[in-house]
Amino acid sequence: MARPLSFCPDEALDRALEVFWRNGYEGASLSDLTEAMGINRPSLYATFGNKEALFSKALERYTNIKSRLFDEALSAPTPREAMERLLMGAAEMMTDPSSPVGCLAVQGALSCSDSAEPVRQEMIRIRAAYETRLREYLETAKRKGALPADADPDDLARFVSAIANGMSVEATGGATYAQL
Amino acid sequence: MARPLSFCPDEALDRALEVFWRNGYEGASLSDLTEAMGINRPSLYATFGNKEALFSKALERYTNIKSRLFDEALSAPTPREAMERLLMGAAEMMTDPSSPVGCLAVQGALSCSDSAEPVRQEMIRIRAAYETRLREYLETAKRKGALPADADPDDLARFVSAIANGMSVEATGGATYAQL
DNA sequence: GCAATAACATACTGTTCAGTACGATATGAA
DNA sequence: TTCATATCGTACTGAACAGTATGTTATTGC
Repeated sequence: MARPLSFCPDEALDRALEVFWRNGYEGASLSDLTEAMGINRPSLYATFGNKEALFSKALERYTNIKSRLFDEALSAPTPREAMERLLMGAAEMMTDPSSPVGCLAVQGALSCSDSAEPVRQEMIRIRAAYETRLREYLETAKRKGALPADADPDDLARFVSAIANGMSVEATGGATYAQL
Repeated sequence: MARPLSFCPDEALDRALEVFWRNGYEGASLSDLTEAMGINRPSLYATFGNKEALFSKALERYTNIKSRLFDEALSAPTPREAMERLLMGAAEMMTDPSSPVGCLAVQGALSCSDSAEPVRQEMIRIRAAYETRLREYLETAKRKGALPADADPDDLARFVSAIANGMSVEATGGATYAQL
């Protein structure tokens, strides 16, 4: 064999995630990324491909964490409690001092130059997936009778989703956990 | 006298506003701007200063429009109706096909590179100003007895504000007026 | 028509961007 | 110890960025 990697790819990915989270996809330059990751450009390209691939991998890591939040929240006894847990958990996550404020799925690339359009579309897809998961949960709850007959799971999911996204925007303005 | 301006500054500013609205501050390049405005760089610099000053002027134009929405909504007979009008008006504005989706105060610079930090702070300030206006309206309403005694104007303002901001994020995902 | 003046277009500045070529360096196997 | 191999650091590439110097063109007053 030959010279081994002088850094831990997963750890470096976490650092990259943090930079993308704070500055967004376009706002994070390769210099910012390599500095935070503690590696240099050729290492980054050899290990992760390119900037967009690095973002994808960081995003995947992020969504895995978020999925656990969903699992926990949606296991609550009632839909009411599930939504409360979800929003409380989101508030906690968004104001956690050990990570950037807000939600990567919102901060990543809400608006951007034309060249970053694929990334923006990916973020839209991610947000839609969360909303779908929420809707499916509420549809199941309705079938089980845990939700009033006149409740619209589609509208409810969009409402909760909008609140969560709004919280992300509020968080960038310095809102605290209690305020959220 | 001498050669007159070959373009209408206000009209050019509207075009610039549209580009900033759609692509954000950093996502809008000078080439994008001058092309949309129908003028060239020296004219832009002579008339508006620089990119940041142009953005400020466009933002001012935008907030003037939005202020009218507030005036209309907050003149409703009850706080309940005022909030409804405000959110409905926002939904209409955000999905208006004649302008970019969402809200400039959210899309402009939610996350960005360090060099655009002043612009990001300005957006935070704008959003906070709207929230303050909402809070003051609700405080007055509470004093007049139009709101329950246990209602917290501060929390309510933040809640409505978060919903509006969340709607802006949803709008970028292609949500329709009815859905919002 | 002529001169003065101000907006016009072209083409440039230095800087930063994402991405890469290439030689130096460190490791494991023989 | 030496060779093969893969990572590392430096320094580069062309393109795009915001901003500007400079000369040309159009308009007004005389």
